[in-house]
Amino acid sequence: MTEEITPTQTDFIREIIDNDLKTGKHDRIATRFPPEPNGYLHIGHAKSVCLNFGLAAQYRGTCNLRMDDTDPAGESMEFVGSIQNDVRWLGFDWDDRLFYASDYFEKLYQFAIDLIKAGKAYVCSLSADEMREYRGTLTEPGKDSPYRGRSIEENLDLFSRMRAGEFKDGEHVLRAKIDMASPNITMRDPVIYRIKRTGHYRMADTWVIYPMYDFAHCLSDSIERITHSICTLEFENNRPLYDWFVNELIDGPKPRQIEFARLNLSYTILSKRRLIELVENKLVNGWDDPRMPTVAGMRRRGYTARAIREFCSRIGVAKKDNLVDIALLEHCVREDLNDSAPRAMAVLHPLKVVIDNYPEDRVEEMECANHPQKPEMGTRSVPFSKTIYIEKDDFMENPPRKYKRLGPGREIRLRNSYVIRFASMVKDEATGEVTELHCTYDPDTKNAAPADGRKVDGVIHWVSAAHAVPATVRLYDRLFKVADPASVEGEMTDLLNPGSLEVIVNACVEPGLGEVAAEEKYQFERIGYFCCDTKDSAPGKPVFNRIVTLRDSWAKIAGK
RNA sequence: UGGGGUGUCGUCAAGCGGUAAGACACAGGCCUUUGGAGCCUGCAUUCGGAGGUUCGAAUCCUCCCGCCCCAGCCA
Repeated sequence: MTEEITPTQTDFIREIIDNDLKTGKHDRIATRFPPEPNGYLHIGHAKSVCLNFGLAAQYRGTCNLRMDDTDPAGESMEFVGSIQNDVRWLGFDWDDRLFYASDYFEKLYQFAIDLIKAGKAYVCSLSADEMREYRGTLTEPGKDSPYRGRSIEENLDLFSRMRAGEFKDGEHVLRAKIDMASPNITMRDPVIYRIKRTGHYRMADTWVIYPMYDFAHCLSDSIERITHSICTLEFENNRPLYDWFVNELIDGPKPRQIEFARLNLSYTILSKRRLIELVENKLVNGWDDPRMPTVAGMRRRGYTARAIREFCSRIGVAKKDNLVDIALLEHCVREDLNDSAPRAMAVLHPLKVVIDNYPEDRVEEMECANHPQKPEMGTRSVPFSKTIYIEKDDFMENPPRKYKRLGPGREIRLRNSYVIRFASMVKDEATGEVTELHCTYDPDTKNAAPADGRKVDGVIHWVSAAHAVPATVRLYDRLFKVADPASVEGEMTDLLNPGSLEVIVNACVEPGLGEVAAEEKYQFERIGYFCCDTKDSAPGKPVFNRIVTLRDSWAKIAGK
């Protein structure tokens, strides 16, 4: 497992860690993955999960799972559960180190008091609007709050009364006393506590004041004795503040913040705000809708954890803004599935084929390898009879030169079965559409090459008409944006285009697929990879989701 | 016009003064019971630009340019 999840290449973070180990700054490595439980994890989070847990595994250190739940709005136990579930599914284990920032509220409160006593924090009674004005702009310095000079005693009194609930939301805040003229706006007396009467999903109404991210995060890291606190690039401006709190309040070894570039995926929405919007407006069927870029959605869609880990390993870790081609993710999924998915036959758009010289009532059981290169995956038996269905696309009346399938005068192999030769076709008189084919089979070609050495024109899949099981196949694709993700700022409807829509196909599959287990994945020969979606499946009529569809409609729509 | 980052193939990404890895994508070929697969081949005389240092620069210096982040009592 360790080798599997640990990239072999060295990135800048590993260099920092190697150096910290070499110089003796640390003798162990401790990281953490700190999501806020206000939504489901998506592929962007997966990058962070793989990085943090992967680093810990590589250095035989630890990685904590910490809920960064310092803002009660939007947080819930459902999300805590889904996050644990998804991290575990991705293949990582935090042992007994599941923590909550909310469990540190009392400690954090004491740290705030320490800061006040040191004269480094004060209660500010400016309104939000006033505070914004006092903060200055990007190019102009801010000015001191009129409350900046309050005595330590008064601050202590006010802060304890804030906690006691004596004030309304927004009436006061606690601020760090740093430098209102700092060119780094983050350092201009940042708010560290605010009054918020939204009940907390775990702490109920125990607290009415909540610490801000900048205050809580670095101190939570310190409490957990994290050595390397890895976060995304947008927190670079916050690092001086991270260090400021740690230096003011923590003795001994100090955690170090390291930033890396978050993942951007082509045609994919990875903004939590947007995803929440999609779910709340019911534009999708929940966080685990297979069209969603969430871990849960991808899982239901049939992606494997291994493929996602491989993807995260291949994209690398750097500080440059990036836009990774979704084709790489899909490649990783296909690569894993090609290796692991059992093969099965299905026909999405059936074309009836009658084998004229095959006995009327005969049924043969064809032994089919479940995997062409893995005999250990066993075989299955698939019934073959006089009337079969093949995929419409596998026949062309006037095929081009390179078409490797059936056509007039052609001979192809039915996969796992006989070689058949075209005899005649039946057309709908009105539309001219071919509705039925007649062929003849060569009895000597069952799992054997033609004796005379002639080459066939291709290999196609099939199902016996009398034995096939009806199935629902959903061809819908992942949610995606037509435009470059970085530039999409339009209405939500812009995010949903025809490629995102669900297309239901009433297909037929080989009988063995009538009852398939949860989340099983198959390669339907010549059609692609499908995952049985047990959430909507009924026994006897499975529902399959298409797994990788780079070449489907959306790609055309997107102009690829 | 403040501060913090970052610029190497279409997209990620190695490279850390000795003469541009790899992957995806793409193109061509082979194969025809892994076929939305496999195999083979091709794909940066050049590293945002211009100067400079050096026997030698993507790597060091100078200036310039582009892009991203920061003015939530969000994280």
